[in-house]
Amino acid sequence: MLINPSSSSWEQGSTVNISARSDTAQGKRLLMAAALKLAADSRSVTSLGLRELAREAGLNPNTFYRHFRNIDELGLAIVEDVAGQLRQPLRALRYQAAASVSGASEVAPGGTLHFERGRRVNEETVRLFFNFVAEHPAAFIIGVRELHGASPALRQAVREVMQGFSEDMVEDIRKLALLPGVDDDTVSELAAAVTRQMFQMSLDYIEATLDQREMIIDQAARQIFMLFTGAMVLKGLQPLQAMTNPPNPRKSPEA
Amino acid sequence: MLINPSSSSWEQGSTVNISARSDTAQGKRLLMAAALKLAADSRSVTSLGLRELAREAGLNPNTFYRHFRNIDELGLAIVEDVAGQLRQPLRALRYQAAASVSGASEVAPGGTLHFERGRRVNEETVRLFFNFVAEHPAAFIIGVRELHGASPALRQAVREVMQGFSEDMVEDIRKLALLPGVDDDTVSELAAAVTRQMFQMSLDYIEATLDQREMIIDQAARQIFMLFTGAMVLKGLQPLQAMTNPPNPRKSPEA
DNA sequence: TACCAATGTAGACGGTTGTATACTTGAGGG
DNA sequence: CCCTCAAGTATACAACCGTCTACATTGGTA
Repeated sequence: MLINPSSSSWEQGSTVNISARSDTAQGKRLLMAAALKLAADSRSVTSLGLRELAREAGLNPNTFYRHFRNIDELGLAIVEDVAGQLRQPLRALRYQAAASVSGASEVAPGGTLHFERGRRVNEETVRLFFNFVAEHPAAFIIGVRELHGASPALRQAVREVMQGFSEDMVEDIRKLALLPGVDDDTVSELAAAVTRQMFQMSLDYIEATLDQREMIIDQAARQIFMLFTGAMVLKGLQPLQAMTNPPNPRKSPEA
Repeated sequence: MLINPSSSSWEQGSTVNISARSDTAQGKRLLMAAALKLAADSRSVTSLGLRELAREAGLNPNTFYRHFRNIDELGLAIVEDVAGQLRQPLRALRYQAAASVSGASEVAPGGTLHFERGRRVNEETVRLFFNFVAEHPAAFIIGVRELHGASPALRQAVREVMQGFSEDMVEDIRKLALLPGVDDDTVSELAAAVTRQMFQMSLDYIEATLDQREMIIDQAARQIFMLFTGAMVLKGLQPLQAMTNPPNPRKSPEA
């Protein structure tokens, strides 16, 4: 009904459309696309009206029943469809980041190579991720929204999708050797936490202005890097005794 | 309408009621309580029907207009009220945790005192926090839900509340010396991240079974501790060179 | 005592919703 | 060629919704 004041720019541009596979009836696709649009910039999927959907899709209200039983079923179809479209591109981001960094890291072949490489791969991945978010706002908006939404079925579905993303991340972290010496369980735990955090921050990113966005990228990269650093430190316990006495008069060689 | 399979135990027990302040009209309180109940175990606040609210509260539908203009206004009142009830108890948790740990830490006055104390304060705080969550499920359910919900006004309100909690946390971290040597900006950033993460996990905790809950506590405490450890390590840069060459043949004195 | 503002109730309105039943269309296969 | 089935349409109905206007009850207060 009324236009809210925060309608800066992101509400119109839903670049993610429903997959135009030829074996899916067009009415079904139209309804899913309508739901994606309405849910992204107004309410939650569960609260969408059946007739409202049909109106937006330009169809007769009863056409809905030809393809779905509930609105939940519509929501599940959307989540499944969108997740299928996002999964591989999200993996590709990490390899792209790793490639771009390892290409540039030849300038510093010193002792702190692994450390600095990890930091830069991390930051570049975060930057690419948020770029990706900005190109597919609707997908992330409804994903995060339904993750905590009212429908248990949708919650579960989104949770499973995010777990899939997290497992991809675990595999990539191992293949790219971003967390050397950290056991698999801990890596899984970290990936799940990072996935959650990134999805949550993606909403902030979408709503943010251009300069705020740069801050969000920095902040996210820093947090993830702190988390990874902590994990590595707590595995190899060497530096422990160096940090347990913080007011240490003997300064490190940096000073 | 239909009972979802995940209706294990949490849906009935909304221990958080609306503050029974004598200067608030009872109709207003009844409506807020009804909204809290309905929103916690079925839909989002924004999608609540005006008549539905009145029915649940046992009032005439028009009574709503005596106290609120929109449903959003109702939601804002609830968020404000609940936040006011939670703020001080949440702070008290940390001091309670610190007291219980420092009382027990006299047995180990060795060199790794700060480190171990921080770990135990952290874990105890997390445990008390989740206990608190389990006692006030409705508050956290609607908090997290509306944080990503469809209403911009409610999103903003919840965001501000969480920022308040985060600022409390910063102050307590400083007073309890849980992150020695870390600058204020970084502490703020960490507190915001931890607050987000804890709120998000609170929903998992509420829905979890008893043994799953223990796992969630461990996991949350571990993640926060990794984050804090990483922050401290990246400040005092001493242990850096010890971890940048992970496949180091020269073992540290622990082996 | 008379007024007044706050609170709650009663009834009615036009519009929207979900859903059931019945009809039309078009493409494919025997 | 006809039969069938999937996809989409038309109409209708009962229930519910938000909101308007008008009225009743209270407690304080001038």
